[in-house]
Amino acid sequence: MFTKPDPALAERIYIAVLQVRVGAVATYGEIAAVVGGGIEAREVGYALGDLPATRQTAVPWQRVVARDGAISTRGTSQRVLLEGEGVAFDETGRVIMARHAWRGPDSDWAIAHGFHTLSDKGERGEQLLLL
DNA sequence: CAGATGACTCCCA
DNA sequence: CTGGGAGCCATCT
Repeated sequence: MFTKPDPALAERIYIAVLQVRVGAVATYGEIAAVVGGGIEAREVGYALGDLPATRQTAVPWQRVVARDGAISTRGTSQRVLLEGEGVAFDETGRVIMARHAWRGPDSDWAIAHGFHTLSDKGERGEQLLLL
């Protein structure tokens, strides 16, 4: 499924995004994995696209980027916001993921709120260890 | 009612 | 490294 998620699911997605700390960036797929429920990266993208303007300052949507660190949103403000948080970009305009990759939500928090951790699914676990 | 259209990712040329 | 197509579906012209 990769359509506009229902309100309840979108809410979980926003909550997951809130776990990404300043200076780190998560991918759409990682957020989808943390939220669980079999959702895919695109649903995360749609949910963020639906984020009301009134909540854009409360939800750090700018910390969610494409798998390769590229920013595919329409506006160019995302990069500016990230740079303001100390996130570095390479010559091709992509976030240096090796340096800013999100490590996933706090394990205790995830368990307490019914979310998954990135290591749960074994996604990118090996790469993260290289940090 | 048919066709276009996505804040994605993977795979192959 | 860049480019295009598939996957898969609710919504909006």
